[in-house]
Amino acid sequence: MKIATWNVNSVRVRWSQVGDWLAQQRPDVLCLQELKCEASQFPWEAFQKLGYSALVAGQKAYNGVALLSREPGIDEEVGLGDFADPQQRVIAATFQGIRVVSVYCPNGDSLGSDKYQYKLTWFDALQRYVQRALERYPRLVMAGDYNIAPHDQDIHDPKAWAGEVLCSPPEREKFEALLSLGLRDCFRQVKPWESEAFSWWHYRINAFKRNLGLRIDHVLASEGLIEGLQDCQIDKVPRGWERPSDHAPVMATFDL
DNA sequence: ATGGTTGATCGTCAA
Repeated sequence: MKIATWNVNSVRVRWSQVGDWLAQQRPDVLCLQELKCEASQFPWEAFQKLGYSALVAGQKAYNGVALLSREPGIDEEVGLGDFADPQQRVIAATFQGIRVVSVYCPNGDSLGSDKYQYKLTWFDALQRYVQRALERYPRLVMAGDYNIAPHDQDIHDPKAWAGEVLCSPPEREKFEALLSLGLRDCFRQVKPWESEAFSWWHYRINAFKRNLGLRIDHVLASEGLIEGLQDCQIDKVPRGWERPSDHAPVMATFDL
């Protein structure tokens, strides 16, 4: 089973690229983030033509998450349950007995900002959500844009980035807390020592060509699934396409 | 040099 994630930065701009990538890679489930549109504007037909069903949590202009899948999902749930959030950042459903969650975690803007505080509070709600979800769904994959580079290894220039948003100690503690619930970072599980492996590059300063990036998009899997993990790859190719998303897709392959 | 890019929406906000 292949489960992938991609922050597409507007699904209305990127639907054709997503379609091309789906046709090439044929993941069983693709978690999308930053749709930047309402469900009524979602390009359902483009994915339907490729044999993919969609579950969509959209909103006007910002955020928005979805699950594309070869087989329809069941038991769809939108949001974090006990945390009322007007921003659409979480959608979950079950595929072939695997609970899959697509997450778009807050960016945080800068340390000390209101958005940074919201990010930390939001991660506390995500922590409670995952704790509950694992009780009900021990076979769980949560994939998306976490907006956190977990270790210095995940940053092109750790000294320049030290203490900045996306890698500040409080953010990293929130990420580690999620792992402490029994989730593993699939990429690090497969490639513990690989450096210079990034999933996001700024549009400015020729960041992609110079590989000035961060690894902030992650596929996390519950412990029961890890023994079946075969591979996890960041596909940099779509980031080099014309008018790309600033994020690359990440895909984990499980032998289940 | 407080610059630089992209997207939603149409004056800024968000990333």
